[in-house]
Amino acid sequence: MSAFAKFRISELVSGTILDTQVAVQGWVRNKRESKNVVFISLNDGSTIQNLQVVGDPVHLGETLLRKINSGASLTVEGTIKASQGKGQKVELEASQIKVDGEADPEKYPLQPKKHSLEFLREIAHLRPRSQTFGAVFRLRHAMIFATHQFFNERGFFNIHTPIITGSDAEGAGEMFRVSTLDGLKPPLDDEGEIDHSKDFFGKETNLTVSGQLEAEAFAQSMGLVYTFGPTFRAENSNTSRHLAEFWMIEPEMAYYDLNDNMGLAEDFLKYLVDYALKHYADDLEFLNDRGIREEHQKPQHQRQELNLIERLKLVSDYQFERINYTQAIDILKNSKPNKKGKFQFPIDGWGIDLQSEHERYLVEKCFKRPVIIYDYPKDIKAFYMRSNDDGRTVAAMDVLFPIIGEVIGGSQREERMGQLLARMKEMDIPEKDLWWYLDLRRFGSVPHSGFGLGFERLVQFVTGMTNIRDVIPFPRTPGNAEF
RNA sequence: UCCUCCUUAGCUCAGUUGGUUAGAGCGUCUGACUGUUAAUCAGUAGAUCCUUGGUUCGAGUCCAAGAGGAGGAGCCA
Repeated sequence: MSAFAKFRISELVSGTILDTQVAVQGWVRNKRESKNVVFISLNDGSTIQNLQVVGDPVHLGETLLRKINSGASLTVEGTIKASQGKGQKVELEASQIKVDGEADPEKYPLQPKKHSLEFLREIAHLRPRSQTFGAVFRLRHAMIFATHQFFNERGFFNIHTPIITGSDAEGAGEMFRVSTLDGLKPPLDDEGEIDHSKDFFGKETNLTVSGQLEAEAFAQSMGLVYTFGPTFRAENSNTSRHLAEFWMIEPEMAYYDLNDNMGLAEDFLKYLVDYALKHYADDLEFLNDRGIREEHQKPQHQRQELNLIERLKLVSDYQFERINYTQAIDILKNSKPNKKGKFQFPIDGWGIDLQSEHERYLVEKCFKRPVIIYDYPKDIKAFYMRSNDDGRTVAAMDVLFPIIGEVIGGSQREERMGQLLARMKEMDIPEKDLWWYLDLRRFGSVPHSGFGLGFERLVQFVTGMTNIRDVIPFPRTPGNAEF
């Protein structure tokens, strides 16, 4: 079976290769059989498109045909020809088919019909064989690749920050403890507390909730750096936007102020969306149609105004609206829903944190494009954000997208030792754990900025998937670590 | 963690006021037919009605607790 050159289906469907003998390997999506001819839809994951394999039932034989069921894996040899039927440019006229792995049709759970996303989530090991998840995970790859390409083009260096961390001062939520101590009989100290000095690292350790602080060390040596790694939050969050294990991209830039930071965030997001539109048009088209069909199931008032591709073009074609927190509060205070009491959390004054409903109003109703809000009240933001001269705000910024809300959160970092120490004291952050972080202000401190992008939320936006569990291969959520 | 809703065949769902033998479409299987496109036509098989307990002469249906799932909120990315 190795006489012919192997091709992936993505190389064949365009129709540039014709009347050539090839070998193709993949999984059967569907088989349509009759007395004189058999059609097999074959997919190898390289593209959303299936290759139509055409066979002569007499030549192939009944024993072989019985084994060619949905889900079976095949090696097919034959000749690529212009298709006689409609719906595809080329088809593979099979001279020989080998069944590499059978799939019992009584038991194989994927059928050539629409399945619910909830059902597919229960068979996460098989769902990438479906059209929707094939498209989602090709686009996920595209966003990973485009991220590295974007930063590389701009002279950034990728830094692997630690996954096991000894500092719990990041203040970004509950952490997962990492320990090799005996869970039933841990060594105790004189006070009867767990003696962490006996643990593997000689201290209490956790899975990282952010690589930012470590990335800052590299920004203040290599200038422009970014991390792209797993992140863990032990929050009991049960929503379509949260995972216990997710991936985060965190660029950190020396000599960038908040404006430079916002500019980079906008350029980055536009680059990613453009990359998807340019290189993954057929997957996006499929997901776009899928989204339109889903929308039709909903009552009129719940439907999206724009379809997926229109939403992507909104990001790529328009400048993001930039307003500061104070302006945002003014707009919200005077907005129709606020005056009519439609907000669940009415806006009555300066200083409160914006709720999901407020962010969505600004993005989807007021400006109808991505919005960056900056200069937030210091009391609702982290200790490391740079204090503004007004004494009440910090140089923070959030990028808000339609539907998914906050996709990026960032800030200019506090580079002045005095101000940083004062903020840490105000917020009860212990200095001793962050001695090295303070050293960065002690020795050659420079103004710098950075942001964090929740990768799965970006993939949600680009694919139009409404549940974050459907854009990561094997989701980890409270009570669920199957696979 | 809070609020609301859901759980019936492999999948998607219907099931009246509590009443005899729980239905459909798709899929599977069998057969027919056809260069088919989630093929078409005919037929077959397929059910722990989420679990436990309760009310009742009688529970898929009513009540309670639990499990799982979805949507929204909070936390956040």
